[in-house]
Amino acid sequence: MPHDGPVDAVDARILLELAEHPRATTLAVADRVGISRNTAQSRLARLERNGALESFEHRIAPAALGYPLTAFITAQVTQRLLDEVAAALADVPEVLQVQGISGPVDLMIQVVAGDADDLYRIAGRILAIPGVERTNTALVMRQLVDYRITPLLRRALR
Amino acid sequence: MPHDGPVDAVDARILLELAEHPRATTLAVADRVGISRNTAQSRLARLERNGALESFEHRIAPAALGYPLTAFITAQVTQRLLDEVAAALADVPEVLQVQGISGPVDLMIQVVAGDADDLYRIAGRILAIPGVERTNTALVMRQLVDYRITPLLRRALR
DNA sequence: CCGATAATGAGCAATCTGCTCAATCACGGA
DNA sequence: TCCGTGATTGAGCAGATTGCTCATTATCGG
Repeated sequence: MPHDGPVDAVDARILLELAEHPRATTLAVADRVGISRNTAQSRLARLERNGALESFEHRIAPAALGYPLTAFITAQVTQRLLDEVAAALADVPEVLQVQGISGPVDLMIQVVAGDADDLYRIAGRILAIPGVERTNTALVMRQLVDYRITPLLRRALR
Repeated sequence: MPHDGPVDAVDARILLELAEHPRATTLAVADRVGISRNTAQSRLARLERNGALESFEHRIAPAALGYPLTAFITAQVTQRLLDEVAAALADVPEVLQVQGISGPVDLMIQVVAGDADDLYRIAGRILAIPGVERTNTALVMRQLVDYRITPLLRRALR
């Protein structure tokens, strides 16, 4: 059972409104939620201060940049060299995100590539990083559920 | 070698500007890139039409909602039931994203949870979905490289 | 019952947006 | 070389939004 976060029901409604209508102005959100503009403004400011809302970010589709392929590369690394490996991974432009995970595999690396050869090259480059012992590449074939946060927000309203 | 996407160098500079300064106005972007406001406006409109730029979205931190834990759950499913499984996963609020991947495991499921017990419960719920044969949960311990797109944009400038 | 905090309504200057229009520029085909 | 299409530019304008301040009112806990 998730403990209450620092957001209350009103905050959740604000966030839900923003999640569903990203271009909505502060005024529109205030109207929709049923609070005054000033309240909406101060709450939004607080949410940003808290880090709950990362102002707005512009999500850019890698496919539009010429990288239609996405893959998860898991890697086993020499634990002692974890930070060095992370730094080396950060130098690979096609690496979008790296997470340290529990279990037999140490790293979850999200990469994009222009085509299969490109992906093979990138996987090779990662494997060549000192400290990387083994890698395993899983190509993303299909988005079955697109990234979303609204179900969590809806639940916070109850 | 990635083939050229539908974005040219100017588009890339616009996107880079937006990625680095998400709150920048159209005017500010135009100035920074060195193009007129009209050009910036029409290019931005085109990028949105193309789907390269998803207008703006508000990224909300699950941790602020009371879900500090993130995990990757991989699952093997009965291939024939893939769509049904996906639909069932979409009904789980804590499931943020589901991708069909190549390899011995069929699904990559990103979930968030309030605590370890919560995660255990969610994993159980997923395993109980008809068609899900096996699951494996990997807890995200640390963000080593935060999601980013700027390196790809910088490369597109050359 | 009182006090601190939050919410509200009002107002204001500055800015941004969406849109239109006409002129100029760049580039490839005839 | 000339022409035409599409992109770019500068200008302008009405309307909306933003960030901010102020005073007043509500709300909730001690």
